Amino acid sequence: MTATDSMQEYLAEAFRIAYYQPDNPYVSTSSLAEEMQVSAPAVTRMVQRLKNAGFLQHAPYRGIRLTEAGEREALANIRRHRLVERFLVDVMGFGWHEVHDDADDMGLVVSDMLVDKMDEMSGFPKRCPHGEPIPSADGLMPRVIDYPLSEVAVERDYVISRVHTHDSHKLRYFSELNLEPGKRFHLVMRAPFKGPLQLQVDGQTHFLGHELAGTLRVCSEEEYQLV
Amino acid sequence: MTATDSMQEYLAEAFRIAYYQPDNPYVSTSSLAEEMQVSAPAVTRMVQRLKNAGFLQHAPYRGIRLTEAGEREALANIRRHRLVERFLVDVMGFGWHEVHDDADDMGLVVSDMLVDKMDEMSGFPKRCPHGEPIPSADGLMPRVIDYPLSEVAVERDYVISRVHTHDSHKLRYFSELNLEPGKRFHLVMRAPFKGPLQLQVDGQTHFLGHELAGTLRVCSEEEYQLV
DNA sequence: TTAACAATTTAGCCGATGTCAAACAAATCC
DNA sequence: GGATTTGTTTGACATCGGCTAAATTGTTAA
Repeated sequence: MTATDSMQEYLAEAFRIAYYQPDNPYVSTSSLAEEMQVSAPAVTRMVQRLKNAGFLQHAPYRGIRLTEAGEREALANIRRHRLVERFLVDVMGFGWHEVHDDADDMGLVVSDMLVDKMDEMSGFPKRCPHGEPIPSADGLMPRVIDYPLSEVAVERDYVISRVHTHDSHKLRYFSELNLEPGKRFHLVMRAPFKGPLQLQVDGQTHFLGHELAGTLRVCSEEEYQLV
Repeated sequence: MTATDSMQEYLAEAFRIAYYQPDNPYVSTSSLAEEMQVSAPAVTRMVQRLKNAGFLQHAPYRGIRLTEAGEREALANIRRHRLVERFLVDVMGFGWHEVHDDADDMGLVVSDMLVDKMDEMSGFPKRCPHGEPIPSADGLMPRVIDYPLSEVAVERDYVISRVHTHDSHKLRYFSELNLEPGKRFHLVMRAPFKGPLQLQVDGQTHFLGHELAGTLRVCSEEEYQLV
C-alpha cells in the first residue's frame, strides 16, 4: 500500500514527536493534532487508515507507535524535507527563517532524483539548517545527543546542536545573535527561578529568557561531531 | 476566490490549448479532458466550479474561454512551471527530458519568493527548455512566431523555436541530434506525401519523419530573437 | 428531414480529508 | 469512591476531485 501525501505527513510528524521524547515510544493523538494544526477527530480517523495500511499500531486512548513500514515512510519524508531545506539555504541562499513552508510543500513533491541532486549540491549535509539530523537514503536516522540550554551546567562551553522552533521571528532573532547550529559559545550564568541566561557568543554577551533558551539544544563539541 | 491547485492546472492547460490555436478562442472540454488525462464529466464539473469562481465563461456544448482573472491564474501557474523547468535544467543540470513531472508538481507548490530566485539564478530566461515563452511576473505572455517544421519552405535556414512534446524519448532523441530551442539548422529537403525531411545541423545530416517534424516549430533567426 | 453518430452534460457514486457535536474512557481531586 | 475534568473516539456532515452510466445536444449523412 502506498501512502498519500497526507498520510506521509502524519507519519513524519509522529516520528518527529517520538524522536523528541526518547523515553516514551507512544505518541498521543492530541500531540499530532496540535502539530498538524488539525482537529482531534481528523487525527483519530487518519490513524485508523494508517493502521489499516500497516503503518502503525494503535492502542486506543493511549497512543500510536509506527511500524517498520511506517518509519520507512516517515524517514523518507523527513529526509526529503530536510534536504530541501538545506538546499534552499545553502544553494539558493535563503535564510532559515524563510524556507520552512516551501520546504514543507516541496518535500511532498520532489522525486528521489531531485533529492539526490540537492543532497549532492548541498555537499551531503548531515543536518538540516535547524540542526536536525538528516536520515540516510537507506532510512537510518542518527540519534543526536544534546540537551536543552535551559538545563545544562553553567560556566561551560557548548555548541548549538538544534534550534527547536519554526517561529520565523525567533529564528531570525537567533540568526542575528549568531546562534545557529554548530556555533560555539560560553554559558556564563543562569539566574534562578526560570530567570534569564547569559551567553558569550563571538566575544559578545547576550541574554536569553528561560523559555527561549529551552528551544535551543546544546552539546559538547565532541558530541556535536558525532553526527 | 482563490483557486485550488487543481483549478490552477485546468486554467493553465486551457490557456496552453488556446495559445496553440490562435484562431479560435474557445477551448473544448474534450481537449481539456485529453490533456489532463481525465474523464469528460470531470472537466464539465470543474468548468462549472471555475465559472462560478469567475475564472471562465462557458457556452454549453461549445466550449470555454478564460476571463481576465482566469488568465491571471493560468499565467501565474505557467510562469512557475516554466521557470522551475528552466531552473532544473540550467542550474541543477538535469536534461530536459527528465524534468517535466517534477516541474509539474513543483509548479503548484513553490512560492513567489522561490520562483523569483529561480528566475534570477537561471539568468531571467525568456523561454522554458522546450522553447515555450515564460510569462512575465506581471502576467504578460509573449506571442511567439513560429511554424511547424513539417510545413515551412525547404532550402532555407531556420532556428528551432519550440519542441511541442512531452514524450521523454522524443525529447532525448532531439537532444542527441542537437535539435534544441535556439539551434540553427538548414532544411535541405522534404519528400512528398508526408515523407521524411532532411536537415543539416552542425554540419551533420539528419532525417526526420513527417510526424516527428511536426512537433518541432521553427522560425527565422530574427523572429526567434523577438522573444 | 430525419436517423445516426459524436460530443457534452447530468446524475449518482466513491474515497480522502476536513469539520463539529456528542458519547465515551481515563485520570484526578475531594 | 464517586464526581469532575481532560483526552479520545464515534457519528453525521461537507467539499473536492475523480469515476461510470445515462440523457441530452449538435452535426452529419442518407
